Amino acid sequence: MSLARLLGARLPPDFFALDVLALGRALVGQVLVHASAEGLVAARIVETEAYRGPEDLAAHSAGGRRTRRTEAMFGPAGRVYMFRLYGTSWAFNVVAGAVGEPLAVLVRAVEPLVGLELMAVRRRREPGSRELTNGPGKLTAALGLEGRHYGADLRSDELFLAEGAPPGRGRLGRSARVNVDYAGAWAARPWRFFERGNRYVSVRPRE
DNA sequence: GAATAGATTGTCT
DNA sequence: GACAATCTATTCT
Repeated sequence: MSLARLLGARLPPDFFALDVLALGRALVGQVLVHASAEGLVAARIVETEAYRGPEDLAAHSAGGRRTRRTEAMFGPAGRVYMFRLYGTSWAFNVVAGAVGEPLAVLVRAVEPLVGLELMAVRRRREPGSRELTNGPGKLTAALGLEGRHYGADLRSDELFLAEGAPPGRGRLGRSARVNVDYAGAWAARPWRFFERGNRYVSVRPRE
């Protein structure tokens, strides 16, 4: 079976021209593909969070904060925003909105599809373990995503999104975002999207 | 499965 | 110098 057949068609550029909340929802079920020198890996997105600066106080771009770190959030939709978490992990985000709007969708969990052995080596876990990709820092390690992907175009041959299978009827869940308590009332907004019942979803959601 | 403590480093104030 | 959109191991139920 060809790779294209296995993964589905590549998502078209206009897929990213959605409001950041709609994009957060639409990304659940899509497939992220990374072809690196180490090998090819692909995984289905099962959990996301939308961040909507400048008004969203949970976003790094809150208040329009534009620094070396947040610059990619202000770029065109369909680019990558990478940032470092607590020193040791990377987080992967899909930029949304028009140039100048600091919007992004954080990918919090994925379900491994291709390259389980490589992911297992990178994560030092068993190939069948949910620990492979059930968190934002874990999935970037498993997929080989790092700082060098900052600002990357998601239509490249190395890193792109392919059409996957959306959650079945009634299986798309929403909840508050994780670990953004510092954001006051914004922390309570149901801007986290996930596939109900999927074992790779990270922190157990409270719907 | 759930709760907890400790690790760890680039970025910004 | 403080903080952070977390991870890991450990210690319970």
